[in-house]
Amino acid sequence: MRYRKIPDETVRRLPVYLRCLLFASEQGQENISSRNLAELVGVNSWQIRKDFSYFGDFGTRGVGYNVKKLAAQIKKILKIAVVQKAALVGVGNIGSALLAYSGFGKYGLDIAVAFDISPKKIGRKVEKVVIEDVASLLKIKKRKIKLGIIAVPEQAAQETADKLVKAGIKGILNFSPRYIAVPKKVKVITIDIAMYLASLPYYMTAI
Amino acid sequence: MRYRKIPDETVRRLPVYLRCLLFASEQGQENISSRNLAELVGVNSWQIRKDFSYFGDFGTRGVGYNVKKLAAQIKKILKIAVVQKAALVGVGNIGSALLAYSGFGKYGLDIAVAFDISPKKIGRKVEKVVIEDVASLLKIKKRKIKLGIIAVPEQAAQETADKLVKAGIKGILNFSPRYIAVPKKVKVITIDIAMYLASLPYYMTAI
DNA sequence: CAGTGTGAACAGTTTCACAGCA
DNA sequence: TGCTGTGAAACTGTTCACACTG
Repeated sequence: MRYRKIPDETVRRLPVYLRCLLFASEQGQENISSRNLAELVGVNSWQIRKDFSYFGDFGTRGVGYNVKKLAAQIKKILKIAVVQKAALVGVGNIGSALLAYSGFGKYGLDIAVAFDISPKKIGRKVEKVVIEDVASLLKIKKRKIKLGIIAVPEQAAQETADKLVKAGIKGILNFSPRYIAVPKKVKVITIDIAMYLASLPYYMTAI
Repeated sequence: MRYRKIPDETVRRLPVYLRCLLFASEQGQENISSRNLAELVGVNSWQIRKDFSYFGDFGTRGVGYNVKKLAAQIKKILKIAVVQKAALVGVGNIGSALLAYSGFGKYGLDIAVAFDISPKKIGRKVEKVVIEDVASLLKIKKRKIKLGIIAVPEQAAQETADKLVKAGIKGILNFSPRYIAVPKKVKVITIDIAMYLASLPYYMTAI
């Protein structure tokens, strides 16, 4: 197949594969078959082989995939082989939880700066990061930070997005329950937590 | 078209539509056109008309949709017209943030009970909910709670899922970065926060 | 011979264009 | 005239079966 456009769905699954590969690696596994990985991930083995086929020949027939090589390859594709720094805006409940969350490291992600508007919070240290005044957000331009996380109240979401774009951010993870408009070259992923919970009842069997 | 199977993607979008309709309603809007709603949501107008067409005739040609009626209809379809109670397991950083999060109410969702394993936390009151011992999880069966939220460390995720299933839960929102295996009749949605952030760099333009 | 890589068939989703109704 | 509702076309993603290889 070698070199077609990579489906979005495949890209979405790559971090999941990566997570499971790192897990397998921790367990001391050196090689892993598509079927083996499939169990860990919760998809079919052919889905996995198809997904990997978009990038070239990763595996060895009869053996499987080399866990470490594959993990490194996926990191490279996702552009997280070198640590990506992120700026957090809004250190409320969700923001604080994100700062305390230890799961970013293994994906090569690091929340390097945090901003808030409340004078009460500015200057405080939360998990190795000192909260700064949101008025000084533009300084991230100098630090070449390309990832932004929005965890402010929804009324302030669009305004915060505008500021982040002005500061040179290229990707935004939005935790506010609002659609935010940005220039085409900026990628936004919105996680509306309540929304996910809201779609569950539909799928729940009656009995 | 009237009565085919509703696409999963449409179901996924319904809570987003609902959110925007409630917003429009707050603003005092009585009717809304598909184009109008499309702007609020961030999709195309024909997508919206198509989605609604799966359920019957909601709109009035030349006028648009009645905001309140449509919102009520969507709630009914999603089975959140009557308040759905949820049980939270794990009151750490993420769990606490969820308890404090005010966004559930408008979707007819309510975190009615919370459990933790730490004796330090048991008995404490967080946002109107008293944290209970996870050993007594089974009591939710009597209270007919059908929704579970997993916010425990990943090593305990599967075990927690098993307990929730045993307690009669029908839908699980999983915040741990692990695939969890459950009987087919139970629906699981996994939100691995770091994962979403990890897929952003791939889409970020180089310049 | 176990396990990858992939064309082809299939399934699901989005886009389009326009008929039809208030 | 303005906006909905929808079949048909285009597109995207998944499943399958199997040729091929270490």
